[in-house]
Amino acid sequence: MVPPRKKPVRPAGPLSPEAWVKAAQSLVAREGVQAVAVEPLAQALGVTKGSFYWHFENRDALIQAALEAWEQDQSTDVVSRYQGIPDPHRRLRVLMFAAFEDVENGLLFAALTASSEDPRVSPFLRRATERRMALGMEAFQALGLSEAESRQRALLVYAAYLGYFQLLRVAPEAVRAVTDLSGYVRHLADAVAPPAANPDPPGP
Amino acid sequence: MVPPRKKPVRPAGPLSPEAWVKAAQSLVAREGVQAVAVEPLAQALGVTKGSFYWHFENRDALIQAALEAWEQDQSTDVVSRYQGIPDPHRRLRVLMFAAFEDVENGLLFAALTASSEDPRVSPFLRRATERRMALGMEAFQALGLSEAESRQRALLVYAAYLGYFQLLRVAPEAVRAVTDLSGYVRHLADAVAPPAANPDPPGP
DNA sequence: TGGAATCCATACGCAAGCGTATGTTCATCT
DNA sequence: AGATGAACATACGCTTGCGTATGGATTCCA
Repeated sequence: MVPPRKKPVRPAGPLSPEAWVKAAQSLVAREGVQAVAVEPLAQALGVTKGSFYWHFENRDALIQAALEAWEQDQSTDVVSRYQGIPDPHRRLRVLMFAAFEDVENGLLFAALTASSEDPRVSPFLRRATERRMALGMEAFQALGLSEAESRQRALLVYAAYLGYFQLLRVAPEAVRAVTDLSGYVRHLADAVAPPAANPDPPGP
Repeated sequence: MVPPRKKPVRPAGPLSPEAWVKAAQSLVAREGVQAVAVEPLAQALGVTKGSFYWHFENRDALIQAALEAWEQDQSTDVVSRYQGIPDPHRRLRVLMFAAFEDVENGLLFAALTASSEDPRVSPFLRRATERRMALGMEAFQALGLSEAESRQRALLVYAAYLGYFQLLRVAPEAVRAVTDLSGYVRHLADAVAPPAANPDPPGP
């Protein structure tokens, strides 16, 4: 009748540093960096602190490793995967839809933003933001827009992106109440990238 | 040669509960709820814990009081201040501009969103979100849009709002690089509330 | 078979923070 | 002056989490 713990048993064999990193990432995504505590983590993995301090220097090293692992994954994320599309108009739309459809990564970003006060995450967040904004700007400039206008629209798109997943975190039902989610993105795309010589503006 | 503390002296007279609440709010806005610690707060106010536990039941009571004080202030914020404007089109724009110009409140909301995991703040955040989304929906429906479309556009506007201030927190320089901020809002407004019988669509 | 290294458990000291208990100061009221 | 209560200070016990030190088990390997 003891309250069943989460995972007091670990499958088999010794623990790799990657296991700690993954567990830490999951914790950051759900409760923020300050929730990454060594002892609870160890218990969740079915070991004790002794194991942790064998693999890592200290708590900071684990957090740092988790963030760096993320930044590596970011290099292969949606943003950099669709740079090759020649038509700038289509590239922009594909990029936006892909970004909004990658819910996991989006929620993860929203979670990181929530821990933005932490001096460990802020540089990572700043770099990622800069990279994404720059890519957005390029896409708009490829459409023939000026630098100032491109920056303005990139900001709009990225804010809508961040805010969307932020809302998905704090009030999921408000987001799910919107039945046509792809319509949401399409509307945004139409707004920032004028359908140009498109003969059918979205009529009622 | 002692390291000069922040505010080891307090002006005069006994301390009111409101002073504690205000200090707590400021802390939440800057570092999140988990940063609201009794003893450091007491030291910042130039007193000790003894004073705190005289005015409050416990730490939770302080946090609760701070959040409730906020919810009261919210009743008189931008959102509810412009409900009276008759023309729905103009009301929507005034609402949006006012919301984006109220930087303090916006940043505060972004800060609260960062602490959204905390079971104490989430209900407040949820209520505020619901209220604002509902008001946005009404504004769009007053324009003649369907419920579904109104909900979709309200989500877009609110996401852009939240994301904007979220970005202002984590990467202020990326936002300030956008010179024409009112143009940013205008663009968003034009996108969601079609200039209708407006003879001049924003041409280059 | 006997090190040596790897991986982990146990036990300790330490600091921060919560909450409680009890003293202390000061103004006020009578 | 004495009593009373408000607003604090001080001191304590308790928990959580960090980091260290050291011991035990297992595996590898010569």
